Amino acid sequence: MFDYSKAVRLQRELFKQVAASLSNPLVDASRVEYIAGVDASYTGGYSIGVAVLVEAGSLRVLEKTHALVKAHVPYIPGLLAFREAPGVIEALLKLRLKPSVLMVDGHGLTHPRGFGIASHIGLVLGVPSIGVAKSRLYGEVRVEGGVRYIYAHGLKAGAILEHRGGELYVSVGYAITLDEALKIVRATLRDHKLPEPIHLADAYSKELKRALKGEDG
DNA sequence: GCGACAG
DNA sequence: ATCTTGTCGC
Repeated sequence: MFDYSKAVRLQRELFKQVAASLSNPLVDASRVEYIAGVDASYTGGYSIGVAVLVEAGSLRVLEKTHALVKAHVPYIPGLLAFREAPGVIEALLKLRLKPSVLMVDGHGLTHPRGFGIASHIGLVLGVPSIGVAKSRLYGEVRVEGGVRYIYAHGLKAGAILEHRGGELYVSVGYAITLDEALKIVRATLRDHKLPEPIHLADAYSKELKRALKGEDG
C-alpha cells in the first residue's frame, strides 16, 4: 500500500531540486510558444489524466491527449501528486509538440514542503511549470504594492489573483520565476474562472469521463 | 488536543 | 475530486 512517510521524505528531497531550478529559469513569458494545461477526473477506480496544448498568443487548441490509469493512491492533502500526477504525466508524454510551460491545477511551492503537484510534474518532465489553484493550501500572505503575495520556505512562492469574482492561487512550479508565472497566467485569463489552458483541460477530462461511463465496462 | 487541509 | 435535482439568490 501507499507509504505516507516515504512520500513526504521524497517531497522534502525533491524540493531542493526545485529550489535549485529557480536560479536558472527555463522560460521567459515573452518567448512562450505553447502552453499545456493539465487536469484529471476520476471514475470507477480510474484516473483520467489529460493535457491540452494551446498556442500561447491565440490560445488556440493544437493538441489534446489523455491517459487512463488505475487510481491506486487516495487523496491526501499535501500528497495530491501521488494520486494525480501519473495519468497527467502519461498524457503529457503523448503530446507531439513540446510545451514551453505547463499550467497545473494545484499548488507548486505554496505547499507544506514546497513540492506541490505543479512542481512535481514540472521536475519529472524537466519542463517549466506553474501552479494555479482555486483555494489556499500553505504559506503566509503579505500585501505588497496592492498585490497579495504568498511566502513559503523563505521564498516569494506565489500570489493571489482576483478574477471573475473569485481568487486564483498562482505559484511557482518548476524552473520559472514568480513574475513570469504571473505574466503567463494573466495572459491566459478569458471568460472562465480558470485560465483557459486549465479550463480546457478540465472540460476535456470531464468529457472523457462521461464517454467512459456511457459505454460498457 | 485543536484547527487546517490543493484535487 | 465525486455523489446529484431542483432551487434560492446575485
